[in-house]
Amino acid sequence: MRRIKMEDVARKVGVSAMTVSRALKHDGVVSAATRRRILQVVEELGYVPDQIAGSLSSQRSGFVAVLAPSLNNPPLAESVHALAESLEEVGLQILIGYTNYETKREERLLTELLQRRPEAIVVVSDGHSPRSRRLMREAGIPVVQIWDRPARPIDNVVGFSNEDVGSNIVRFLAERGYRRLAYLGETNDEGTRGARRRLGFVREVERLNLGPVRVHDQAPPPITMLQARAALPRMLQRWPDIDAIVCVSDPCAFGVLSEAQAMGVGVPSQLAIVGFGDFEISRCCSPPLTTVAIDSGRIGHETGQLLKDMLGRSPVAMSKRVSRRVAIDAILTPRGTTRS
Amino acid sequence: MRRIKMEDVARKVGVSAMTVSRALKHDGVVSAATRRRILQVVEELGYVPDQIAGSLSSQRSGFVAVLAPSLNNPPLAESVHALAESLEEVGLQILIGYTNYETKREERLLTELLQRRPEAIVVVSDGHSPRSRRLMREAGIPVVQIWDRPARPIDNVVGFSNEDVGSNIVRFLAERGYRRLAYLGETNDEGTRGARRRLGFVREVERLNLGPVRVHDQAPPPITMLQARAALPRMLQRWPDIDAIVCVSDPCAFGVLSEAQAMGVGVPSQLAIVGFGDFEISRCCSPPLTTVAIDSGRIGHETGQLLKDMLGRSPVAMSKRVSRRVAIDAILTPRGTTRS
DNA sequence: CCGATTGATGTTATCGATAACATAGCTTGA
DNA sequence: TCAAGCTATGTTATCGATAACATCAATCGG
Repeated sequence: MRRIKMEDVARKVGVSAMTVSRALKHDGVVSAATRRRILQVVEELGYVPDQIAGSLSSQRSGFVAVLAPSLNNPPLAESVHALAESLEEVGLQILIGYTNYETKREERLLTELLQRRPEAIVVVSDGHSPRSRRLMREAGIPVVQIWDRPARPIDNVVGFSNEDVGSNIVRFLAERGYRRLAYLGETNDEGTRGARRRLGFVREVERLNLGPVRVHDQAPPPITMLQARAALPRMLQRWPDIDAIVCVSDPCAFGVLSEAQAMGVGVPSQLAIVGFGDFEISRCCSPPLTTVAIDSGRIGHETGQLLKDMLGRSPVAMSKRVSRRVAIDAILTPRGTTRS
Repeated sequence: MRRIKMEDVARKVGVSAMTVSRALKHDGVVSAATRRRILQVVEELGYVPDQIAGSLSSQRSGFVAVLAPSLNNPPLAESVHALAESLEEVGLQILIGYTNYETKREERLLTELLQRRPEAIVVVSDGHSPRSRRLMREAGIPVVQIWDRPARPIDNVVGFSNEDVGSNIVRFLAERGYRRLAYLGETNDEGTRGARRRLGFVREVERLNLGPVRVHDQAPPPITMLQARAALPRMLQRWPDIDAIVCVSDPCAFGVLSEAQAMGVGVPSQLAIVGFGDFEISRCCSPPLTTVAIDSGRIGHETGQLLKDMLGRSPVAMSKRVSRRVAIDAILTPRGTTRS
């Protein structure tokens, strides 16, 4: 039993395949009566259009490629979800590649995804190899880096400066009288967003002359709650006098908080803890975590809107196109793990 | 500047396009020397094969469609991630659709995804409309339902019985002397997995004669930690004498735990709490949550393996193919929120 | 009342790769 | 020594839709 194709529908209705094609896209100029008959026959025969053939012919894949380290991170997952919903309105689908924070993998995924002829690339802005950057730049399609605001963007950006986030947290703590700060993050040499927050931390500690830079890299990203728990005793051993720990993420901060409570270290009386991401847990735990809130849904929506604008209009030559930057707020949100 | 195609490469090397095609797939029989020259020219010209054309010709899309409520749920995200990694080995990519727990959306997504001619469908086994079931059955490709073990499966299954999970928790609590149990879950009439755990709960409470059935449906899925916090006082007001709450998920259970601690309700002395999913939080909080551990990575891997088996072999007629069931363990894991 | 315009539909060529078959040169073994 | 088989490559047809152009009838305005 051969698969039904457009021509089968056309024959049964008594029109040409082209008319069926037009009836199935909403833009086609087909008489109401004809369209009705066509849709009915489509239903009867259970016809499913072959978008692969359609894409080849129209030279539009209907895909947007998304590169993310993983979607095990709820805020990231939410951005992608929101992006998918936004793009759905114009019939674009998402093709996800998981980089696992490895630039080598990102390269490989990129070459694979590009074979699908995506109409745009959205990439969570962790480190990119020169080759990846070249691939993206030469792909001839819009690129959007999200969740950071890189100094030398490839094309469009929807995000905030992770480095500034790191610095701002230090200033925030300094203003509240904390003096001996430490950073708990991930081992990584490939330029993740966490690494840039760490950089901001280090720079600001140095700028404010807050003494030695204390950075503890516990494990490769993402740091789990339990890894963070394990880190606290080691950090206290290395630097017994620290009065604040800046964590790479909320789960990490929650791990530190749990361990501190287990060890009888008072939070925030003896130790301040700051997280990042405004994960659900940060509002719900006790005391609630001081953190940095990012509107992850908005990142997805803005990215979707930006792409719809760029892909919708008449084909503007890439060379003439203007890259856009959408600033997303990163709001330092004092809660219970820092004193006022 | 036209995009480079296979024939451009072929011309430059001085062979036919077919030889280039063969050189680019590892299976082709091409002399080592020719292949080397071809790969070099491919690199020089920056040729990127067009998989859309390839798929149309070979009638193999290289896609597996995945339908999930959302990936904001880390265990689900992990299953999908593991599935993607498993399928990557054979060059299959994943096409995700987010149903948001709405069967109507699932239907729509299904019709859209089927136009991409996926080679298989993986679906998180929440409720499916009759139309969805028909679409899947008639698609002529393997279907895998995951994260549950439905009574009337569509085709293959990789999962565990959510209903049994609900029942087992009740028995577990009853054995430990708990008598007045309540269930905290989601408002839903479309047959989610959570609803089936609730069903198992209800059946077992009735079977064991544990008195009135206490079910509190707080909000549409997924229940957030804060919604769960808000639920506890209401539940205690409705049923002041309950001694255990079975929660639809770990985040939900964590919310209840937090609120109980805030209200001064002793856990597990006055109130037992059971979660589901073995989320990271359940190990890290204090006391750690009694929960049901699911090996979500394994679900992804097993699904990948199953699909590789089915898609790899010579084309077996769908009618002759045997549906498979892979059982995944759901391990009730006693921790600190229930007494022994 | 007729040329111009509009609306609905048909025809043909094409998108870029690959399946299937064809071929030419080379080896091999009885 | 030659038929049979093998290796490496070429040729042709095809996958299923859609863009672009063509056509034909109905409508309309002066």
